[in-house]
Amino acid sequence: MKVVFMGTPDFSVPVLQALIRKHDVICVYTQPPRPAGRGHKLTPSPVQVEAEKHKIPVRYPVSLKNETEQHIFAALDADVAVVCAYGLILPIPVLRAFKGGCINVHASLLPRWRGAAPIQRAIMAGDKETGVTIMQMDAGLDTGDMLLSESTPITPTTTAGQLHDKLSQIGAKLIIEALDRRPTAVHQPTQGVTYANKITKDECLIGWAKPADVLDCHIRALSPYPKAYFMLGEERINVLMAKVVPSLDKEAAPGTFLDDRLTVACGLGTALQLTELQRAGKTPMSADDFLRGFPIKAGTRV
RNA sequence: CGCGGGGUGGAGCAGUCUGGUAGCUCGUCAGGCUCAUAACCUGAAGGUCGUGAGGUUCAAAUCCCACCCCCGCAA
Repeated sequence: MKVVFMGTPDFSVPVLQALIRKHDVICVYTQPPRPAGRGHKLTPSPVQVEAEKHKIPVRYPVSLKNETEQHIFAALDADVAVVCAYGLILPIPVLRAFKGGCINVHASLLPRWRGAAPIQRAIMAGDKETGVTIMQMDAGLDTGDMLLSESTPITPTTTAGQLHDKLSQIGAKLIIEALDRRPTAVHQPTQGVTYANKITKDECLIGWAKPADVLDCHIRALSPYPKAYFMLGEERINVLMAKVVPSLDKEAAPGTFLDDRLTVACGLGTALQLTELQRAGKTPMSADDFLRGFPIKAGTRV
């Protein structure tokens, strides 16, 4: 099958690889190279790198809203377009350009977590499971009819990074299956719709007044990127993992270290023990290693 | 030229400003002790202080120069 692939970040790469193995990927669309990384070097997207590795033509228009781009797209005359975390709105003419339309790989069990950050939001909300949905795109934001889906559990220790990799693999498997079997599309339920807003910088700062279990989910949802953190004086300390523990002092003000082993008082008399953290400029490390070179004493307030 | 931190025995760090024969908290190995504790006691091994038979100096982990690598912020 002649396929056009549209995707940008790491998440999309396994999907692209699977398509390359099973189908004829004739062109890849991705976001333009952007200044990124230290030194702000112009950096191509992971998808672009992968595509070029396979000598597949790459296009990265800034927008698909103009007719010229739409004509170029339609002229590719593919059977279907597979879209996975592309980062651009697809106008109607693009959605209808090929007879197979545009099929999307989305990292949630729709209609829950439509939008930009489904993986993180699922963990943050304390969901017990999430998954991948393959849908036939329409003009709405992740509102298309569903072709396939597969769920995967979220455990009390699942991080966004782990889930990201897992869902990416599932997505790769499902898209192949969807193209092979062409399952009947069914409408999304009207109940249970939620939106996964982009993660903002502000919400990465740990608000100790929240209950420990909420913060635990918050930390795992932002691990290993963009990282939950708190400030100790001028120093930023990222928290990659923590666990809820019984509080030794239910009256302590949230943000107070209750012992010399990184147990912090949270809201409603709960407490969280930080188990994996990272100082600015340092690599992430276990609580033991962290304390060996950077002890934080009981009574410290953050 | 986006801003910044760092490379010191297996781990995490101090020491660098104010050059002078390497330190801390752990780990490892051997022995001892204990009902027990993130146990404790005694002893031991282990380091070309990122690289350069570079520069300065009587002397460089420490000052100067070049290069390599890692990371935080920001995107």
